[in-house]
Amino acid sequence: MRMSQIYAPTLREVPAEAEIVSHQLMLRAGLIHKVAMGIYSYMPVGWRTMKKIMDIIREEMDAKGGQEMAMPIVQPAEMWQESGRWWVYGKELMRMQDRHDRDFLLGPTHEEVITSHARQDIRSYKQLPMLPYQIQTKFRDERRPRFGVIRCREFIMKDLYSFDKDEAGLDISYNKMHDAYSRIFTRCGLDFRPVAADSGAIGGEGSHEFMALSDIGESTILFCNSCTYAATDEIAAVAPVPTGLGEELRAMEAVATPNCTTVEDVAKLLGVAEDRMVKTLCYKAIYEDEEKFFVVLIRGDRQVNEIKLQNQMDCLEVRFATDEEVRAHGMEPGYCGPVGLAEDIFILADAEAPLMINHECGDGRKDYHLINVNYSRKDYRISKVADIALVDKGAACPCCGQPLDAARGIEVGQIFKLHDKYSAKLGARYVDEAGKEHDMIMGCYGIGVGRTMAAVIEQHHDDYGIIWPMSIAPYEVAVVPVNDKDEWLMAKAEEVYQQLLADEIEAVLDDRKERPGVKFNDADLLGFPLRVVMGKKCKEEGLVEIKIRATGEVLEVSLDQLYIKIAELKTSMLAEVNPDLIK
RNA sequence: CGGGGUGUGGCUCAGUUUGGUAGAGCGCUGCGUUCGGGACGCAGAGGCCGGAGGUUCAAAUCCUCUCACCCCGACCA
Repeated sequence: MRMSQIYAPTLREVPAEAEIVSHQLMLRAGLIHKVAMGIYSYMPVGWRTMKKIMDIIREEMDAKGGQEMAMPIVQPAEMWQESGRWWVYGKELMRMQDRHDRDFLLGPTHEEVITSHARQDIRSYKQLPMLPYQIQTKFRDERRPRFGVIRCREFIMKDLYSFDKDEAGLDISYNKMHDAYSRIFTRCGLDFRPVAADSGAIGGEGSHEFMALSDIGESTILFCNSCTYAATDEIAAVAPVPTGLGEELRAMEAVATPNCTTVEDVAKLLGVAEDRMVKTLCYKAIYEDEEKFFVVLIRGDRQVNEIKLQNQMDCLEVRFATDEEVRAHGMEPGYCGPVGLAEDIFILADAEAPLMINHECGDGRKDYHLINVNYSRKDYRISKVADIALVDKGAACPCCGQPLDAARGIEVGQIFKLHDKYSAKLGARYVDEAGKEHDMIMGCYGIGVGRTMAAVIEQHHDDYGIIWPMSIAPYEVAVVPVNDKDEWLMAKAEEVYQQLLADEIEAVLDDRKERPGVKFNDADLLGFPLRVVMGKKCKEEGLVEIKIRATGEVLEVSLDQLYIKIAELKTSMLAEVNPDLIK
């Protein structure tokens, strides 16, 4: 490709809408254009990188027995009604009607479609396992799209679905995908970590997220440097550290705490440490057709993890109860406590709370709190004990007890064990060796392709622009003749360019009538891994420069050696991200 | 969905308080001088100021309504 013709509208200034580096650079380098909120076009240069990422994904999926197919973006409502998600997916599901007023939707994911195919086409255990996948556009009507292509409404996702006979088969498929994902993100040059994750709206038990480490990431992950434990903050387990152990149980008493409605206020007034307090929070658990009031007990200095709450209550969503709802259950907002609560109120306690000795808590009455409260003495009742706390950096690792470390991550992929969640609802069954019918056991596995590209930029850039890994660079080499008035030099550059193409090197020739600085800056912005600079020395001594974008290193080579050197560099730079050579 | 903010040439923004014939820089076109890290000069093109109503002799500017986009939060891949 010639730079004079390339469709890459580079910008000198940063568009006002872009907040994070990858978004800014993608816009400045002309890789994407925004069409509407959260909806983007991939421009030719950006699309080259997208295609390279998709090709890597295809190779690794195919290597594990995956079979590529293509499912429709527009899907009929009926199959979503069968799975039940038509009613629970919420506003993110883009619904629409055709001319006959029939309900359709834009696919945010494809479990329903693939499962409905499987129930027709897969009858026998002999056909299993089956691993169909596609790379295709998804639509999720996000509340707040942001960060450019990282959190957008229309996006390209690779989604593979595994169908197995049984749990053992699912484990094998799941592990295959875990391995494939590690290889894919390695080949893309990402610094990433697989972490245990919540399975969210898609459902099922058992899930890992693949996190590209980055400070702008929207997820927090916790990991142990002493063992292999790693999880998102949504599910990371908290080892209980009760306080007051060994103390004698003291008599419970009420103390006046006027106008103290927060843990902080009460701690200050009574001179009690926050970790000696139990806070009582009132929630509503929201189910498909009802709401349930419940109470949460947790150590005063801890935060509640609402994802864990949802999982414990097995509900769609939780929300704070309103002041009226709290009063309706006999408590004063700001002074809630578990002692003497009505029998019909569900009390969910964090694992730590019932172990604490002589703790403080709300009295239930306005302007009073209780001190020296003890569950071990049956001062109050608990319906269920579970880990519902939010983990912080430094908390004890649930595996080995060492302090956990925290980092931010961009979720570039997630793998789920779905078990029979969809096959049971949609009736996808097969017949086993004994002629007996079973539900197929499923898994689903997604990669955000655009998000992967943005994450790579987020990890590989400098003040001048993008630094593409060789494996996914839109072009591998830029040939830059320094003086466009020198006909000999321009002809020589053309010759070099043609030879590189003949050697199957993806090259661009900067044949523009621009000053060298402009060419250098654009090459840096677009992030070509290698740059061949041809100047005075080329004409006089037959020498050209190869500059390595990532390191800034400059090699001076003769024209004869150029092609060999470029081939060598390409090979070694690909080796840097080759999973077979790294370990 | 709550809170805040912004809409003026392709991009970044000034002008709005205090109404009076639409500006700058970058980019774009042409000519010339330059030519190893975003050059300079000269000459140009390009905007009914997001949209609709209203007030006024007069509206980018004031009022009302609307739309779009951005940020923070609640939520989700």
